[in-house]
Amino acid sequence: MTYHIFMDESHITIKEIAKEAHVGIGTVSRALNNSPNISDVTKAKIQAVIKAHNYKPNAPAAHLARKTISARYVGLIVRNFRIRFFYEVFESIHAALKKHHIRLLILEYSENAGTFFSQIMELNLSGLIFFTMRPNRKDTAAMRSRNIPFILIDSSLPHTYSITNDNYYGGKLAAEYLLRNGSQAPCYVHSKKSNQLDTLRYTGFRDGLKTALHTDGGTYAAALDENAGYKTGKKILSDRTADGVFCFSDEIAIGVLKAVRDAGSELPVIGYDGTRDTEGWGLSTISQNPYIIGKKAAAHIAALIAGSTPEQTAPLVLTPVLIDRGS
Amino acid sequence: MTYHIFMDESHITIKEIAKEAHVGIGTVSRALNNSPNISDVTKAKIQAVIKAHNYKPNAPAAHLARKTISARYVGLIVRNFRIRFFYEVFESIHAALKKHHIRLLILEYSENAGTFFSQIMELNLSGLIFFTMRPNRKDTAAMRSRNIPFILIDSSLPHTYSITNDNYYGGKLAAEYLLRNGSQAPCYVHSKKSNQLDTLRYTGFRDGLKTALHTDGGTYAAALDENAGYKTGKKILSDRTADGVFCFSDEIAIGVLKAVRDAGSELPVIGYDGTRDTEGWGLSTISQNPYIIGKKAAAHIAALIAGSTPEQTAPLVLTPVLIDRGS
DNA sequence: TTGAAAGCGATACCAT
DNA sequence: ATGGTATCGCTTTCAA
Repeated sequence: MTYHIFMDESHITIKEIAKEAHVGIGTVSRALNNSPNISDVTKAKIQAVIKAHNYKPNAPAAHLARKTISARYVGLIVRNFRIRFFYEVFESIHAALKKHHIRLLILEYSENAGTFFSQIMELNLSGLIFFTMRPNRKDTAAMRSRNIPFILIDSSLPHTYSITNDNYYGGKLAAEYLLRNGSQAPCYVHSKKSNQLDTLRYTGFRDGLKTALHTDGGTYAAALDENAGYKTGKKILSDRTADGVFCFSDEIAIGVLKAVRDAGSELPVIGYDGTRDTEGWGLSTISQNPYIIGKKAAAHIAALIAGSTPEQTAPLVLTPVLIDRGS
Repeated sequence: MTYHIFMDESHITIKEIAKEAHVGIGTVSRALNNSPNISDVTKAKIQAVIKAHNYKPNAPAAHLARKTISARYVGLIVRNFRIRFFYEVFESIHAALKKHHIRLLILEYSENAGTFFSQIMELNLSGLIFFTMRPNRKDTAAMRSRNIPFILIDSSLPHTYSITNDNYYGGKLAAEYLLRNGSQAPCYVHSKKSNQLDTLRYTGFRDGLKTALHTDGGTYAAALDENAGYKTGKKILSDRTADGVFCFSDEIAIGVLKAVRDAGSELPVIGYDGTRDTEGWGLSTISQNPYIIGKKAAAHIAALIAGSTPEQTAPLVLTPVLIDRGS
């Protein structure tokens, strides 16, 4: 379902305004742009007509005529705004892009309304960064054919620069952490929507346990928020089969930890991402470094926009680290 | 310092591409848009030329010719991305605007490079929401003359709809909280950059203390982040003049609380905003409701964009509430 | 399948 | 200070 808004629905142009105000179109343009070369009375007259018709100038037409742009924009695309780590990466990319005089804006990806790309084309972006997701075939084709550069964070696609972290290794770190804390049968809480990251983390986790594992703590699945984590935590506690919990994300882990503490339990819990608020909760986590991600992403997209070939074109894989807070 | 990028620097158009590829401009357009009415060979030929010249189609020109837009965008503007509460309001507005089929994007305000508005005009936004700041005179004039609606959150301007919370009352609540917890000489930590919100909170705080206050706990000032809060907390502890702390924001308060806990002190601390991560820290705070803010902001801007007159045009003042976590 | 020509709605220049 | 005109770069229609 696309919401195409046709311009001709009550579509007034500068011409109509000029006629109605009994002036030339050049004069209307001057009123629009607060030009000094216009008398206050004519300006007021024109503005009245503008208000009356709720006229809005057509920005694309203005830009075409102006032939100069005053800023470059890169869009950072995410599928779900509730992922906290996203904001930390966002801040980091934003700061790094600033040095290149490129501005960043964030957008949510939505496939339902036609192609995403056709929607954002209107924004006239110079480049795109996809976070934790990849564009579909159509959007990829559209970007390629229009020569709009894009890169990926935490996902991958052939012939596309990407920055990921070693999720398999991160899963292993989590396993080691729980084992060190005495778990004999740790469980894993999947992301409800399965994805490649989740699979890798889980595989690493399983492999990390393999040598030492006695019993299977099982798996659960939760949506990517605290409430879902809390409910899952309650379930884990009542099931009594697991003696340690590794969660796909910090949001889930915080929810689980809350449930654990509410029950007065000491069940070890560890999350993934290393968002800021894990500190307050005293939650151990497998941490990614948003600063490095942002720096690398900014440098790469800036190079692509400039038309130069970046030195490194192979995907970049960063190594996550354990933050042990004793949770 | 404006970074005007003139289009004519290595400015290739569809015409050049057409000539070089020995085809008509219509055919190039078909290649750009993945049209079915083009043979694979000519498409490939054209794409080669496009790659060779790093040609990028001019989006404004395309839109002008297309005469149809597929999505409306509203920009949410903030001066400083490090304010955590901003993200919660953002999520809330985003969700509410979705119902109106309006998409939200976030942007940082920067006055340094000419007028902000001239920069974002290229994005062709249907409306703007300013968070915790107000546009300057020039930008205001530009938006008004181009008939682009805008509203404010947590600031105010004549003839402009705004949503604020009762900062004076919030300050009073904080005073009462500290007094209830035995403070006799509480201090206030200002925002380093003074602003209207800060003044109101402080005034309410002072008035709340007035009847009961014995000694003046003094005031401090900190930048809007945890580190600054931490340093300020250390200073408060070493000064030993205050026996309770009210902070302008949760970020500062979290920093202060960390310092207090690191020192093994029991000094009462309270923040402002009610960001999610205050829960993890067990920090008491004066809480605003991002859900309500988002709902109201979305409804109002949507009405303005639609050209209808919203029912309520007077500024909306919400009442903050105390969240007591015993900090 | 392809080429040529007619707009799209502003801006800016040149007269007046 | 104001009006008219050429023009911006693309999409789209109409012929071929």
